[in-house]
Amino acid sequence: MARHLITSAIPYINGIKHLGNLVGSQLPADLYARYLRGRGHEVMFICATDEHGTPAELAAAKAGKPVADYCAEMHDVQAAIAGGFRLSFDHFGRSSSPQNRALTQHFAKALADQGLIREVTEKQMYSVTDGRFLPDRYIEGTCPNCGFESARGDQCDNCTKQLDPVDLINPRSVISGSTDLEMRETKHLFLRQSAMKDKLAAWIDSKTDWPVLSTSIAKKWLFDGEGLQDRGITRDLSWGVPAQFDGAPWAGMEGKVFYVWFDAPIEYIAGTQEWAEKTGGDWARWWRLDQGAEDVTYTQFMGKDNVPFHTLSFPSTILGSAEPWKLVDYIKSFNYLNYDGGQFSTSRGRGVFMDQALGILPSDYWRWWLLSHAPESADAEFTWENFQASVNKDLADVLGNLVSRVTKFCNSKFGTEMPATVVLTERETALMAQFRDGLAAYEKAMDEIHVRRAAEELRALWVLGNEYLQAAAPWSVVKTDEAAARGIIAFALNLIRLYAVLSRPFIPDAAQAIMTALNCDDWTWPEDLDAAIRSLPEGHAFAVPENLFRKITDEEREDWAKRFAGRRE
RNA sequence: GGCUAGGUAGCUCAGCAGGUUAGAGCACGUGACUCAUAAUCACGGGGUCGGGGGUUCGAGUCCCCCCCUCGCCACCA
Repeated sequence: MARHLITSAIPYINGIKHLGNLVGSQLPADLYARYLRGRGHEVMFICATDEHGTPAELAAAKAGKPVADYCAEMHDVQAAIAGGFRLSFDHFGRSSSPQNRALTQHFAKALADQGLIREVTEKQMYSVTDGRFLPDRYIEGTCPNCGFESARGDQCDNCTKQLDPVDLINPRSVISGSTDLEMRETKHLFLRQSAMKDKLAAWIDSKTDWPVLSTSIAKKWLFDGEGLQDRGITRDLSWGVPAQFDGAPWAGMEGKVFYVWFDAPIEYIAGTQEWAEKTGGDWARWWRLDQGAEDVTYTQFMGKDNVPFHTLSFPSTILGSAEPWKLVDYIKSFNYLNYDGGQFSTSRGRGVFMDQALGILPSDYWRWWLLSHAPESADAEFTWENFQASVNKDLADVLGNLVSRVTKFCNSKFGTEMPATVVLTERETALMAQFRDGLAAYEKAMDEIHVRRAAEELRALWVLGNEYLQAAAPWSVVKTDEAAARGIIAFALNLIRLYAVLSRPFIPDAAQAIMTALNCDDWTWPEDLDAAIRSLPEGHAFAVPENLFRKITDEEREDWAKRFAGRRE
């Protein structure tokens, strides 16, 4: 039994995330956590909401609520939806927690002690009307290059030219529309990532088994142009972790907070502390190499937009602190999921959002499609046709129908109890050999976190059940040799129990439904397949379950395609 | 513009230390079966592996050029 620490990139607080966000981190992280638990490992799975920053303040203002209240509410909303998708976090924390405040300030102090913090005075656009400094992309104006009137301060969406806010003609605040803007000087703290460059490069180079997506992005940031740049870790905002050091003021940093990218990943640790406080558990044995974490394997999941922070910035924080913190062992990153020929768009309400998804179909349907199409090697695309085909074929026809035909056949011929003791004849022995190979392939894919391949291998195991039943043909055998037919069904019922155990990481509710119907609660992973296939003894009572999955009709598909094409309701 | 990743059957994707007739699922066709959610199982048709050049006994797989998509480019997170 090994110990696995798993974290999912923490979703931002301002609103409900879409399916692309879900499949990019939380869902595959959950798959892996469930799999490792299933195999008997000790798992700590942490996620949280990322609550600081300008967008949170603006969203709260728009909602007419104090930002702390807004975040608390949205956290509960996101937690409820995560529960709806059966995301099995050990703790779903908040980056605004007292634990994270203390720990973020602690890291800042540790980094300062190591000489890795420097002050930088920079100029930034200030909106007098809004009373706040504006990030570049919160400034709009006419593009000096192409004349596009809604060019953003960092880049023109029309001609894609990179801009500086001062280049814009007639600049205005995106927030208020105000043109009362001026350049002001402001002092910020920078993390000297550049000083960590060689150490980070050597570390990344040692990670030869990481997805290319993880390493290529990291290397680009490390070596592109002048190489890894120092990065500001403070902002002129009121909502955030005060830019102090272990609670002591830092001269000149009054009224400033740490920048979200700095405090958000620290929440992985602080979230574990929150968990410890809640449960009385020991967080340090997961995170402190001097307090029991040396045998922990730490895996992070994230979308590609988060890779630089997790491969460079957060490791700079960890390594730079010179304290014995656990560093990540494996970074699993994902590309984007597109929606029907374009992008998912939060602002335009394009695509399916997590709450809407649960409103039209149970979580297993989404989990299965998203995981079996996870954007691992390239961007993937969600289409309703594809979704309908996968759900109907894989879930309803292959797995659901298998469970249905076996339990119903047994009920009609032998009643609702196990009709025999499992005996392996030639046919079953051959099937078991195939199953063993398939199971090994499934486990290998899961161990390597090859999500799509794992789904493929799992499905192949389901198909074996249909192949077996079709060849054994108990509906024919029963007419001449009832004992043999009973044996076939007993074997098939036990096979179905195995499917529940093996499928649980992907489709936990359906797995539970199978187990409930089989009147069984033995989720032991089939390390010993010969014993596992005999788990349900002769005479064991079971129930015929409702159909596990229903099919998606063409009418529904068309209706949904129309409904989610634009404008979120 | 620079950089990343990709462009393989109608669709979604595997394959890539270069090596027998390029694979899977879906869709399509034929057959089998009739226990089951008009489900299942078997067999089959279908690809000049984006284009062009090169290296090699041999290239989807390596090199060069071009075309096309997606994304990133550090003050969004």
